[in-house]
Amino acid sequence: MKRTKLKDIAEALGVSITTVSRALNNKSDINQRTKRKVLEMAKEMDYKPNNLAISLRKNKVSNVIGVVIPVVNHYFFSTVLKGIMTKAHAHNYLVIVGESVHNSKKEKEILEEFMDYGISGILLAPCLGSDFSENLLPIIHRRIPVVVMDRLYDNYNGNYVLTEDKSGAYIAVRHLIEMGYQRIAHIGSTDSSSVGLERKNGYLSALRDHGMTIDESYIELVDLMDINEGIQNGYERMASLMSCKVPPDAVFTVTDDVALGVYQYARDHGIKIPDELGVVGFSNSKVSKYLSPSLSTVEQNGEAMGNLAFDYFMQALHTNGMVYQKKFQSDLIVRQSSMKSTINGN
Amino acid sequence: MKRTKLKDIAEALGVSITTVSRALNNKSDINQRTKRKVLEMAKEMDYKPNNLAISLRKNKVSNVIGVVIPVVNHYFFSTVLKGIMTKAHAHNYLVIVGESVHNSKKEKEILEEFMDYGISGILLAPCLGSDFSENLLPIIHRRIPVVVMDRLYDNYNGNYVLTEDKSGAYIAVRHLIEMGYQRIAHIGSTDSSSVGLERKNGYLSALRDHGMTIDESYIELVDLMDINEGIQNGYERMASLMSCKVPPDAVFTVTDDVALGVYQYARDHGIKIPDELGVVGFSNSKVSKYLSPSLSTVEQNGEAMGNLAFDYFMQALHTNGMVYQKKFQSDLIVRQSSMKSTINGN
DNA sequence: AGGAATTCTCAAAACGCTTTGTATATTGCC
DNA sequence: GGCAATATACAAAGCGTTTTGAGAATTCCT
Repeated sequence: MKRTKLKDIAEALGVSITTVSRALNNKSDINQRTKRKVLEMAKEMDYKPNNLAISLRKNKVSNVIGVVIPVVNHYFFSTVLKGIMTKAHAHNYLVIVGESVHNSKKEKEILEEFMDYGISGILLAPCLGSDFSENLLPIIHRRIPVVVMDRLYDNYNGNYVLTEDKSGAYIAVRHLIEMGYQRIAHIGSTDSSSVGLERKNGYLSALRDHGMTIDESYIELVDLMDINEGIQNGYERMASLMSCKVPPDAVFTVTDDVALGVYQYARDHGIKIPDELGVVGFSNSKVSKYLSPSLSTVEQNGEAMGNLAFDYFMQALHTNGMVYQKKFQSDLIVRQSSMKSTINGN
Repeated sequence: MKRTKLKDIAEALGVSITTVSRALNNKSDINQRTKRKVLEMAKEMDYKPNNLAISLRKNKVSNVIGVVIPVVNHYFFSTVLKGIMTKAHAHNYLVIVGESVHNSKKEKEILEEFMDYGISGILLAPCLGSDFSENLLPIIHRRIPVVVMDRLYDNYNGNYVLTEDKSGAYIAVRHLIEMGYQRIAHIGSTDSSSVGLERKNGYLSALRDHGMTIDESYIELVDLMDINEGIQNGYERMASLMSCKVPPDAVFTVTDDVALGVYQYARDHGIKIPDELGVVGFSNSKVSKYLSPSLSTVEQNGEAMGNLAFDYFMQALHTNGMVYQKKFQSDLIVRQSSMKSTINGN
C-alpha cells in the first residue's frame, strides 16, 4: 500500500523512469502513444508526484507561497489572506503564513525562514516601519516573485496591490463637507507609508479644494502598531481635539479602529454623533455596520485585493521581469455617523 | 556565495560528511573534540540545513504544521490561528493554513493536500458537518499528530482543545435569571457538535436548576454555515420569537453574530435593550464591546486555545500515544445588554 | 604483549525526482 | 537499399541529507 512512484509506473509499463517523467511533464521527445499509456497507468495507479523530491531536485519548493501580514486576527488583513487562499487553493498552491506583529525585525526573520525553505513566492503586507532594503531587497535580488500589498515602500517599483488611499480619504472628507460640517479634524497615522501619508494628503486636498482653512491643531497623528492601541489612541486624540478653543464638529479617522476610540470618547462625554460630531472611518471593518450610530467609512475590499495579489504572483512567475501594479479605487459607504440632520445644518 | 552544505564543512575540516552530520544532530559515536570543531566551523560558515533534503530523506516534512479552520477572516478563528503562529514561530515551525469554508468536502481536500505534502502535524478546527471518518480518521491512522480545536466529533478520543460550552452557556443564562428576566429564549445552532448542542444544554439546565419552565417555542435553532448568515438568521429568529403570544424578555444567543441580528431587529422595531430585552451572546467577539448597548457575552480566549493546541501538538509528537485534552473554562463578561434597570425588575 | 571490547570515522546507499548525453529505432530521401 | 536526419528511449548523475555496515584507531583487561 505504498505510494506509487515513477519507478512503479516504469516497471509496470516496461519503460524507463525517464520516459515516465517526460510523459507526465509533457516534454518533447516522446511518442504520443507511449505518453498516453503512461498517463493512463499513472491515473490507474493513483500516482501523485512527491513534491519534496521535485523541490530538492529543482532546489526550490514547488507550489508553496509565503504570506506575511502584520496582524493575523485583524479583519482587513485576514480578509486579504482569505482572498489569497481561495485563489491559491484553486491553483493547488499551499500557503504558509507569518505574522510580523508590526515588528520589522520579526518580519525579516519570517521572510528569511521562508526563503530558507525555498518558497516559490512572497506576498507581503509590510508592517509599520518595515525596512525595505533589509527585509525585501534580498528576496528581490534572488529573483523570487514578490507582491507587496496594502502599504508601499518609498522607492519600490515592483508588483503591488494597494488601496487608493488618497482618493478614498478625499471622498470621505468631501462627504463631510457636503453634509455641512465646518471644522473637520483628522486623526491620522504617523507612519510615512501610503496608508498614513496618503490618507492625510487626501484629507488636506479635499479641504483645500473646497476653500476650507487648514488648521494644524485639527490634525493629530497616532502610532498604529497595535489594533487595540488604535482604539486607545483614538480616544486620547479625540480628547486632545476637544480641548481646542473651538473644537471640531467632525473627524475623519485613518482607520475604523481609531473611530471606535472616538465613539467611546463621544459616549463618555455625551457628545452626539452625528449631530454634534460627524465621523468617517476607513476600512469598512466588520464592526462599522453594527455600531450605533452605524459608522460611515471608506470601503477596502480585502478579498479582491488578496485575489489579485495571487494572480499577480502567478503572472510574475511566468512572465519575466514584467511588473504588475494596481490601486483599488475605494468607495465611500455612507451610514449614520455622518448624516447631520439638516436642522442644525449650515 | 553558495549556501554551505555538509560537504563544505566536511572538506574544510578534512572529515567525512557522516561525521559532520552526526556532530550536528548530536548523535552518539562521535569524539567530543571533533564535534566541537564541527559545530564551530558550521557556525563560522553559516551553515543552515536544507529542509528539503532532510524531508526527502526522512520522507516527511520537518517543522511544518498544517492548520485548517472554517473561516479565516472570522475573529475567533483568526485569533486561534494567531495563538498557534506565535508558538510555532518560537519553535521554528512553519504554519500552512487552509480554509474549509464550512464545507466538509473541501476540508477533506485540504487535509489530503497537507498529507501529500508530508506535514508534521495537523491542527484542525472542524467545519460544521465535518465528516470524521472521511476527513480525520485517515490521518490518525497514519499516526500523524492531530489536535482538534473548538468543536468536537462524537466519539473522537484524541487530543483536543475546547471551550467549556455547556458551563459557559449555563452562567450566561443564570446571569439573565439573576438580573430578573422571566422569559428567556435561546437562539442556538442546529449543529450537533459541542458548540450547538452543549450551549443549548447549558441553557436548559440553567433554566431547570432555577425552577423555570422550559418553553419549546422559546428555542429557535439556526444554521451557522456563514458569518453573515448568522446575523441574518438572528434577525429572522428574533422576529419569530417576538411573534409568540407572550414574547420573551431576554435571549441567549449561541454566538455574538446571532446577537448582532437580534440587535438589528430590536433597533428596527423600537425594542429597548436591556430594559425590554436582555441579550447575552457567546465569544466576546471584537465587536461586542463597542456595540450600543455593549453586549454581555461569554469569553472565549482564542489565543490561549491556539497556544495550547500547539503545545499539545509538540507533546503528542514527542510522547507516544499519550492523549492531551483540555476544556477551557469560560467567563461571563457582563456589559450593558443584560443590565435590566431595577425599576422594571421583579 | 595479545586480544577483546570500545570508540570513532567513513564510504556508500537511499529518499523520488529531473536532466543530460548517448544509444537505438524509425523515417525520408536519392 | 543505403545513408543521413529525425524521433524516441534510456542509463546515469545529481539535488543535500540520514543511515547502515564495516573498517580503523584507541582503550581496556589479564
